Amino acid sequence: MIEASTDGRIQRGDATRRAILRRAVDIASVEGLDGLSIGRLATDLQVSKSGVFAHFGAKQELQLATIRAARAIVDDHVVRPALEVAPGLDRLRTLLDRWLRYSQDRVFPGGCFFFAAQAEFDARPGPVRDAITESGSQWTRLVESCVREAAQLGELAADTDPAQLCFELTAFLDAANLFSLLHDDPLAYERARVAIRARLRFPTPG
Amino acid sequence: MIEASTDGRIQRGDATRRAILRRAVDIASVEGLDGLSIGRLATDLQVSKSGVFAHFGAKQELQLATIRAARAIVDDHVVRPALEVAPGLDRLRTLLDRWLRYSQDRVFPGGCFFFAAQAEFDARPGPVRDAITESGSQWTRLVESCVREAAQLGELAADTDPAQLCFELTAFLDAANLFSLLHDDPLAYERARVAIRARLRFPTPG
DNA sequence: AAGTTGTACGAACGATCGTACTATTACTTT
DNA sequence: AAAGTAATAGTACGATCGTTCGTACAACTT
Repeated sequence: MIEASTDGRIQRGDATRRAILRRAVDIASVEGLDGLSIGRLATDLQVSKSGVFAHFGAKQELQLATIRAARAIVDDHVVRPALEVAPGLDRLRTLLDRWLRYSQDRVFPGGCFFFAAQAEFDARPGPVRDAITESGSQWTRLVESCVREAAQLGELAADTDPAQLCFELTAFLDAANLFSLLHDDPLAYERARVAIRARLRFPTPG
Repeated sequence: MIEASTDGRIQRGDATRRAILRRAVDIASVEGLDGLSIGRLATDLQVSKSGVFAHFGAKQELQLATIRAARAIVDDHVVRPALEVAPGLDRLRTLLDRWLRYSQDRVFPGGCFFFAAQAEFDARPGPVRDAITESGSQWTRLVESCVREAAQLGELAADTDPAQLCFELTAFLDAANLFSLLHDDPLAYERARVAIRARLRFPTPG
């Protein structure tokens, strides 16, 4: 249990921290987690640079906190709504559709935060990369488990390879996110939906 | 016709420029085109910062030249070999396979240069972004034209939508590139190959 | 009321960034 | 041999980076 603090100082600090992180995730989704700078953050929020810095103690801590803040937002928009649907094909479809809407609605101005972060750190070592890959692994496991449940319920072909299908489905998501951003073309999301629909249609003879 | 210069100064300058750009594409594939810095480049190559700078006159010109250099490398490894194969399914398969090998062989240490660059600039305006999106468009057109040729030759299902299939195929490529980098797992390339094979198999009844 | 704690500020640090100017050196042209 | 040109080096600039430090002030504890 986390008790709500009655200490006005801490409440004020938390509010500031939230404001910083809300701005941080938006900046990072566009400029990258490395492009995110403390001075820029301070200027945007009209506070002092040292004030921002004091909340995290180090640039890397700011980056890690930004990742955690982004995760909370994705959980709100994508994961939790899907988990409210009964396991099976419905949940899987909801999960994928929620992700596409989360990306398309530009919850982050730079599209999916984690796609940007993954692409930025995919070839660099360090704790920031580790935090990003861990988030990626959890997302993959979630999608794969939804596929597996749907298959076990007989809502997908019996010979379905969950890991393979998961790879293909998430490939469509990321491709739609990237293409729509690069070419400012929402048609990419329609392409992803078409591809997903075809891939999740139970193969009927004839 | 471009005449080979006999001016030793210019030849030396060209050699230096090539060395700079070869290092630049490698750095940029890992750290990003923005992470690429003139000072870092000079230190790595053991030349003066102003010497590097003089070759380009501005950071942005260095970035644009780096993009052109990367294109030449991709053309060598992927595009040209595929265009040597007769149009149709063979050419399409060659193109996709060459791309997967180019990514997997880490021709650039950070995987596909253009995937990294696209993800970095997909939400930022400017000439660098424009150059990257243009390269992306040309790649898409190439893949799509190969699909279209294969379809017209009757090597793909008659109801094939070239743009849609192109979207799905390139989605598999990018996903393999990203996943293999993030999790240091070559299995991603196998998944992409499986997905591509299934997608390019002419649907036979039964 | 006195003392403690937590937030935020302002100034300054060394490092690095991109860029601008001025040699210096090597080669070509006349 | 002299003049000219191109590549590279050297130095310095203003800006920004992450970080440190001392301080002011508000809020809580005793």
